[in-house]
Amino acid sequence: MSSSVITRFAPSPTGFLHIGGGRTALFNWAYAKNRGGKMLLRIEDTDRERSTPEAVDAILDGLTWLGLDWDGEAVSQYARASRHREVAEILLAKGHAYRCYCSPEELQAMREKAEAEKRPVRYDGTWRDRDPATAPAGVKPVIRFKSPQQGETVIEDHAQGRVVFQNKELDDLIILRSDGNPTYNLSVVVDDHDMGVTHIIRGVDHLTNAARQTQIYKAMGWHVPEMTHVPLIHGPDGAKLSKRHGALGVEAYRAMGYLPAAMRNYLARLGWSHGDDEIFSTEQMVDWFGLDAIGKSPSRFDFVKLENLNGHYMRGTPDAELLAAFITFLPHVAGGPEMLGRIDAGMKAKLLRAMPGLKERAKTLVDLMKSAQFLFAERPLTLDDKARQIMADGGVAALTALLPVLEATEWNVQSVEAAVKAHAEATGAKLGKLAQPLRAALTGTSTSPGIFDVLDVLGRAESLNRIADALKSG
RNA sequence: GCCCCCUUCGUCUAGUGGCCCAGGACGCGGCCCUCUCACGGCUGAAACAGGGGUUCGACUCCCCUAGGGGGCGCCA
Repeated sequence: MSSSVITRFAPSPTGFLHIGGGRTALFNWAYAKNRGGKMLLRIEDTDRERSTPEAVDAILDGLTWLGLDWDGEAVSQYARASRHREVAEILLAKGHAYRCYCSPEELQAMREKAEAEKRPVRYDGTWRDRDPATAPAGVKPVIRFKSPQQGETVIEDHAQGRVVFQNKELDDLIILRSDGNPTYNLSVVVDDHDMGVTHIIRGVDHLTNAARQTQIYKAMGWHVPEMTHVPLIHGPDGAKLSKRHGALGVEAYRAMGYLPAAMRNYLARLGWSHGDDEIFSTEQMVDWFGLDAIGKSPSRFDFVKLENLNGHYMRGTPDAELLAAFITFLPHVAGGPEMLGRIDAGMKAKLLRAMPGLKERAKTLVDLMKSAQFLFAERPLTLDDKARQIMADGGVAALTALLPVLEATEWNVQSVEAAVKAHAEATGAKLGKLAQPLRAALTGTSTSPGIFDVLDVLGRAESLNRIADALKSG
């Protein structure tokens, strides 16, 4: 079992789970499942200033909504700080690290000077070889990693291929802050090692870190995990996704009415592919998923395609299941709680009955909410502009003639349909001349599921009354 | 500025030297179905960033240019 795969998703709790993070989690999850391994969850909360418990909750909630689970408890990186310090001390003892007494101001000046002189911005190694005895009094030092100055560090990356960094390009990074707290690159290495992580899958923005981390692994004599750096997801316009530009938390996608299964399918196709397959179940994804089919170029997020995919999933979801999803969705959308409050057993039955016609026309749960509106409407209905136009353009006359026919008809889909069609034939009118006015009167709009289904779901009394209402006000 | 990476239809992508005058999907146009809107079916337009090589033969390999992205914190 020691050879089994262990991946991890390691978000920092400084905000919601954004779409790129969601995909990274999905890839880690899918790979672990594919290999019969485990996916661990580690919260990278060593930045005490910016980490919040609310963000941790939001991330967990986002993952759960996406349908991604993890093995064991979520690990707090901050809780492991003493172990990180211990490793920093070991590195120090082994001569792979040293104390640096430069102040933040000096470092800032160093950076600015380098920038002004158009030189690479790096730590100059001032304290690398200086005698600690010359240390200024009263200054709390940081510990820096003594990075190799010659040779190269190679990453054999499953997505990026072989990436070579010249060691001279990598400066001596701080691994322990002057307040004794570890920094990211140290913590990650220690945790991934201690947690037995075999495969690291994360965004390419970590590629340079991968080189630095590799050096730390080697200095400790530890085995370096397999690496996969996934290209980033950009906004629809190709610009980088950022908090003020299009980056949404996964809960925003929930509020937009997307189904988790559709989300997973869509995200899987961003940067990963399996031949020409576009629509596949999560089981198939797990079955097919592999690191070497991950591409190298960034992709754009395309809402139109997501919407189309979501429509597929909506139509493919059994009515009762979709109704359940709809009900759990309502609390998350504007106007949803109000609608939810009006869903009793009777309304549930109506929704279920109307679902085949409703879901056929909806791309999102928000669409479903809108198109189901007519079931909730109370008499007398307010007609929208198009509906009113239909009534004005002969609708009133058509319904006036049709009403007695309906009143005399047995109420079920078949007989109502037969009656309306017979009436159309008898009067020489096209079915549309009757269906549209009916739709206007019954739903207050010009679009809806098949009109005979509407008649059926609404029931005889309600249907007849709505028609009478429309005739009165028309 | 320095380092690393990327570049196939508008978008997501297939393609690993000949199967490709480049395939699929979304979107877009047309037609059909039709009580509206959708769905569905058929059909059409639409791409190998540019330039050099290598090779009998390049979307596929190499180099250069251009464009794009990522990184360069006592953030993660």
